[in-house]
Formats: sequence, structure tokens, C-alpha cells
Amino acid sequence: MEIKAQLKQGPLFAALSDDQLDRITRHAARVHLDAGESLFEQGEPADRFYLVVTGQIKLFRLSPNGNEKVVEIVTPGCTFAEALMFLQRPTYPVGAQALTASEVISVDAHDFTEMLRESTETCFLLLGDLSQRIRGLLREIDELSLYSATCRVAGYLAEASPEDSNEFDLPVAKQILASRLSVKPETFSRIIKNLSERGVVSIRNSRVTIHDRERLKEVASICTTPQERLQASFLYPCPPPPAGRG
Amino acid sequence: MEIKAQLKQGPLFAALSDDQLDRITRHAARVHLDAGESLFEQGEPADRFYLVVTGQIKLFRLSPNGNEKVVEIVTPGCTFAEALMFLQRPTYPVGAQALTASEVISVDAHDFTEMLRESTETCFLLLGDLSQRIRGLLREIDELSLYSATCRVAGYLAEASPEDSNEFDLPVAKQILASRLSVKPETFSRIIKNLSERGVVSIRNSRVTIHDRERLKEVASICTTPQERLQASFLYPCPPPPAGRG
DNA sequence: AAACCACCTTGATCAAGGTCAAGCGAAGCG
DNA sequence: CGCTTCGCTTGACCTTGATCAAGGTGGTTT
Repeated sequence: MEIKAQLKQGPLFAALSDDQLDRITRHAARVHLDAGESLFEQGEPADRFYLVVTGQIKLFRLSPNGNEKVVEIVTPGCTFAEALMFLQRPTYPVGAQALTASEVISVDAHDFTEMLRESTETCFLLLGDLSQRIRGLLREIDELSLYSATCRVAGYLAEASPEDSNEFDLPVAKQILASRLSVKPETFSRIIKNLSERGVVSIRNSRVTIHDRERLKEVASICTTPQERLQASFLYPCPPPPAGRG
Repeated sequence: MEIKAQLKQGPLFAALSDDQLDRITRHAARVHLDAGESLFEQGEPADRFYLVVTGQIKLFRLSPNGNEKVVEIVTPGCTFAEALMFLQRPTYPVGAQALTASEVISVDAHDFTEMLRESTETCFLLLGDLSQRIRGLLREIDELSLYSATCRVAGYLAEASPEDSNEFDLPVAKQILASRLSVKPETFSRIIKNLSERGVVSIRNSRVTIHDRERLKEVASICTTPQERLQASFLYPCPPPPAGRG
């Protein structure tokens, strides 16, 4: 079975025995998605969860008046919607839509819980997985409420750049990234421009170059402290240009 | 054992067998906190988790420059920090401080996981618990990024008010509530004032009276739609005051 | 190559809400 | 009983970032 081999690539499944995998794959299916195609909608009843094999899936929430906030961009090896299995009458709390042509494996929640019921070992794996997810969400909450848009963008760039190189590509379109960071595309653009003008980074199309990593991290951690340091509104390109250095 | 009986009041422990409870209580302890006393700090290594017996505990995150965001206000029957057990080298992602004199039971994480290891039933309980927590956090994230401050406050009031009565007391000081809703105390005050002037609610000290529940829910769901409907900035006390009713 | 398209950038404007400072009322204390 | 303190409210002002409306730019199609 091809599916079993592919499942093993997800950390959540890697440690499973052959027998366990058999039980899960009983009603599992491979699903192909074209770019832009929707996998499920927010609010839909949920009896399956997913592992991404190739491509990118965006998870997003919609507000009553049609605004959209990208909650996560899911990449190969990741599972999503697995937290729902343990709720009574679960519905997807987010919508899922492919950003690029993608392949996912759809796992039956019932099969999975039946398997789980016989392995506390695997339960622990899943508990660890959910714990980390909670940690991530908590972090996102305080980024939203404690940090400014500029800091979030700078923080993202600092995290997304590989340790050993000063160049990398943005993994998705800027507007998607912007939504992920809870910033409007226009504002995202302006923040980047501002960082460029200060010589911290430069971005050409999706190619990012970090010029001053220290500075970038500094900007990312200044949080929301207002005009104390760095009155860095994008309205004021720089502080009163003290001595044109660069 | 008094502690065992008290533990049973938490939903997470209610279904446990006597034997299971014995194992958990082995290194459990009752802890008393005075108002304002801290239980643990953000970043501290975590090897215990807690059940609130009486009082109120606030969980909060701090930003590098000392700003504080209340993440949750925990009340009797609730457990907290239980998600950490499954991480390697866990540290508390939040700080915990008593708002009023409180009593909590401190449970040893190791004892608990040992007990868990022999009961998938209980694992499932915990998985359900974490799932719900994730759901709550997701909801909070889109409230922060998709809804305005006014909507969050209105939404809170709509949720906090009992179904069968139009009056209730705010459970905590307004400034704490404000932080919980990610709003500054001044802004909170102004939003309340604005809702009052429109005859939706009134608040005298901590006593809330809902005058127009429909309207309140409507305000709560308008999210962030800007000047379309309800140009309800608190700067403009009302739309052109149509007929002073109040 | 021209035309179209999606995506991104830029500028002008504006509103939401944060900040600072002052005033106010009720509870605790000498 | 007056004094302080603390929490809340109010006012004036200012910053952040959203909105609206044009332009660019690059890639794909014909």
C-alpha cells in the first residue's frame, strides 16, 4: 500500500506499528487538490482529518462579513484537524483550501480513535502534538495583542530565514502571508519598504535578503513600545535623518 | 483524604476510579494563595499542574517591555497548565497570579502521566479537554484579528449574562476584564459609556443591566465592518441623536 | 509583441484605539 | 475625620494601520 508509506512521513504516524497503520488506512484515501480548490469549509461536520503529502494548504477563518484570516499554512508532513476527533459532533473550526496543487491523505477519525484506544503510547504522541499546538496558538495570541504589525513581520522574517543563509524565498504569495500575520497587504508592503529603507532586509519579488540580522531581531522584539525607541511609523521613513549613513 | 474529594469536583478527575485518584494524590498538595500572590511565573520549569478549588486565578503573558495580557481567568472546577505534561522540558507559557484569596490543588505531572499510561479512557478525556482548549484559542485569535474592540466587549457581555436574567455582576475588576479582551482600561470605559448612551446596557460599579439583548448581540456580530453600518466610534456618542429616550 | 491578468506597490485620507494627564468616588488607615 | 490610595472615568491628542483609488510589474495567452 502506497498510502501506508506516505503516512509514515508524518511525525504523528512515523512511530506506528504496521498493524496500527493497517487499521488507519482501512478507510483512508488519497485526495488530489488543484490550486484554489477547497478541501472543506468552516462549520462543516468533521469526521476525517488530513496529512499533507505535497503542496500547501491554507487554513482560514471567516468573519460574518466575509473577512478572512489565514490561521495556518500547512506544508508536507503536517497533519491538521486531528484535534477534532475528541469532540462530540465536531465541525471544522476553519476552512481549508489548496494554495498550490496538492496531495493529501484523508484519514477516518473513527478508525484512528479505535486504534488509539489500544495504545496509550500513541495517545501520548497525540497529546504532545496538541500541547504544542496550544503553545503555538498562545504565542500567536500574544503576538496579536502585545506586538505591533511591524514586529510581527520582522519576527516572521527572522524566523523564516534559515540559520546558515541570508537569502530565502517567501513560501507563499505576500497577500497570504499578510493575512497570516494579520496585516493588510498594503500595510505589509509598506512595512517591508520601511525595513528596506533602513537597510535591514531587501525583498525582490519573493526573494528575501537579510542585511542585518541583529537589527531585524531587535525590531521584532521591540513589540509595541510606542514612541520610546524607534518611532518607526511607516509614515516617517526614518527618524530625522541624523547623518546619511547608507 | 480531603484532597481526593476536592479533585472529584473537576471534570477532568470526576470519572476517575478510586485507585487512580490515589495515585494522583500521592504527591498532590493543597495550596493557599492570598489575593495578589503569584503561583508561578511565565518561563518557570513546569512539573505540576493545578485545579482551582476556590477563588480566581489570572493567567497572563508578559511582553519584553512589561506589558501584560490576561489570557484566561480561571475559576473553581477548572484545571490549568495540564497541557504541559507532554512536552519535553516544559516551562509555563503563562504566569499565574491569584486575583482573590484562592485555594488550588497542585498535582504532580509525573504521577498523573503514570496513571494515564494505564487508561486510554482517561487519555481520551484529556484529549477532549485539550481539543476544546484549542477551539477556544482559535476563537480568540479570530476575535482579535477580525473583530473590533467594541464587538469584543459587546460579545463578552452577551456571553457573560445569564439566559434568564438581565442583570449580573462582572466577575473581576474592569481593568482585568479589559486586558482579557485585549483593550486598554480607558477604551473599555469608553465603549461601555457608548453602549450605555445607546441604551443597550448600563453598568453601575460592577452591576451590569442588559436593556436590549438583541441590539447587544447585533453589535457583537458586526465585527469590524467599518463605516458601513453603525459608524459607532466612541468619538461620536451616537448617530445624530434621533429622539433622546433616556 | 500586444493584451490581459493577478499581484504588488504607492499615495492620500481617515478612523480606531492607545497614551498621557487630570479628576473623581469609594474604601482603607492613621 | 481627613488623608491617601486605588480603580475608574473623562478629555485632548497622537499613532497605527485600514481603506480607497490609482499605478506598476511580471507572467501568461494569443
